[in-house]
Amino acid sequence: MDALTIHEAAETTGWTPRMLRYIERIGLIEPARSGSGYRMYGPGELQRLRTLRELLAEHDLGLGDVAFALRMRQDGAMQGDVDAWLEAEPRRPETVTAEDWLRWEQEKHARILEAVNANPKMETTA
Amino acid sequence: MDALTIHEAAETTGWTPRMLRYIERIGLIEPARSGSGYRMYGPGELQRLRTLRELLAEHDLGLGDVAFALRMRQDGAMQGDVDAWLEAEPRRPETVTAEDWLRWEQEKHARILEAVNANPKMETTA
DNA sequence: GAAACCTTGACACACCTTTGGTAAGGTTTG
DNA sequence: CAAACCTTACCAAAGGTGTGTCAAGGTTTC
Repeated sequence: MDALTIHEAAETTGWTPRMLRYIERIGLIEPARSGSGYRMYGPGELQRLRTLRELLAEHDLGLGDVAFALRMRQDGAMQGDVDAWLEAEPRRPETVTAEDWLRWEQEKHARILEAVNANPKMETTA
Repeated sequence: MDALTIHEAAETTGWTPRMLRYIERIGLIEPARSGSGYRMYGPGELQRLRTLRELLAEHDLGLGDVAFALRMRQDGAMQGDVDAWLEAEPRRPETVTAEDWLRWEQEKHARILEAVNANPKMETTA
């Protein structure tokens, strides 16, 4: 079988066992558990741990930042409220209709897609 | 004219002058300045300051969280990288095509619109 | 059954964030 | 021109984050 224990996973990903437990606690990567409670890191988790390090380094983020982004994604109401508040900021055409706004939001995805394609890290846990 | 000084703005929004300067420093609300450098808070800023307090209280957020969300919105590359990393998490149909992903992302906007409509706070700085 | 793992929980420490206060100096206004 | 504002720049304290280490105890394996 191809699942590593916490020390082995730490070894191959550059984290410490301590940090792997911390990363789990804040909800970012939750490995499966063996019958007796041992954490089992599969290839998917290992890959995610490595890309997580790249992500943090590349944009100077903290684990808490990524955890917050995750929380936003999981709480649609919060996501909506935060987006609505931020939306009101930039100088944009005066009266913004809901349609304008939705179109503007959707255009964002072209930008995201572009960023993702320029960045062939997206492995989607084979 | 209808622009308040920092103490007056603090008074009517429930923040302290100290916090208004802090909120400005982290990039959330940057009032205009008078010729001699005094901060001038207009009706738009006052409204945003009030809704900001609601936003934080409602979802138990910190100012840093909102500042991070703003940073994501302004840095498309970072937004894309973070989204791509988070995207790989949930158990979703195996091989995800770019089209699947884009469709799934766009459906998110239905949820956001819903949240916004259920929440008539969106004044978009008249 | 002993060695070498794993678990959770606690204490600890360095750093950053958030918030207040205060000081030295410019501006506005009665 | 003095009172009452404003500005920036510090010092400080309370709390949160990221990380290490240790202890008490369960599991695996030889």
